[in-house]
Amino acid sequence: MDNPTCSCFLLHEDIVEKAKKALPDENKLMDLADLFKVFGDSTRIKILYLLSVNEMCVCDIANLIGLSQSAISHQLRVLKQAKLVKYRREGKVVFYSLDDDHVSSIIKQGLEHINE
Amino acid sequence: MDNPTCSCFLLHEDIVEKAKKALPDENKLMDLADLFKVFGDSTRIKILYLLSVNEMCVCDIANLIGLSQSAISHQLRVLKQAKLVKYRREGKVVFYSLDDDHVSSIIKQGLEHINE
DNA sequence: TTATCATATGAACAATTGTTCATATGTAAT
DNA sequence: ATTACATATGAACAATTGTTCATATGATAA
Repeated sequence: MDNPTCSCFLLHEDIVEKAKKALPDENKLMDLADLFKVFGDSTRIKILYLLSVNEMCVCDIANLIGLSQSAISHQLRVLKQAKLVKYRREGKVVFYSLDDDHVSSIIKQGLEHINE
Repeated sequence: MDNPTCSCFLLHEDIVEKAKKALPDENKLMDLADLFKVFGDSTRIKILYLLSVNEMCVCDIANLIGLSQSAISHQLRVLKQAKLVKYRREGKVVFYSLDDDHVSSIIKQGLEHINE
């Protein structure tokens, strides 16, 4: 009840205590938000969706999505850092694919929400 | 193979065709990205997590998270627009709660990815 | 009515982000 | 070696976003 950070006062201490205990620690919540941030861009969602169909090279992805090779490469970097995609090199061509089974199921859950 | 949008050429037409057919239309992908964008902020994730434990008033949320009432109110607006939370009024106090079963499962999937 | 409390909203500002452009790196073929 | 092609990277810029501050709205009690 002391030091309310907002202009109002703590009203329901029991509920607040219970919720405070259930809340994961700051770092984990940050990581979680960062993960969803990666899904929260239409270019990256498109890339992930495409890769859920087939592994694919940078060039094909760029042509399918209609953005520059550079833009796609930058985004693949983000996806790689989030451990959502992996890649393999074959000569000059680099093939990307999903690195994780969760990717598809997260997208699927999201679509279910969209479709009411 | 015509009109490559990037500097390189379409290499794998069969795969590209297959993926193009599987890809949902532009608007749906936009909505999907917008949905995840809402999850992609630590303040909003915290709010959603708290509400998965209990319905809660704006004031309690603000105090638990340690941000101003205004900041929380702005974010609740975003969550409301995304149909992720609903509210009920009781006198001067407004209680928010999750509007959708998917919210918890999306968060759960995300956490599973985080935990490797 | 007036005062008070909980919440909502608008403007403003700093910080973050996604793209393009130019260029670098890496690989293979000539 | 040199050329060509696929991909990666850095700088720059416009656009978006999250917070604060100030203020408005809505509800209850005095």
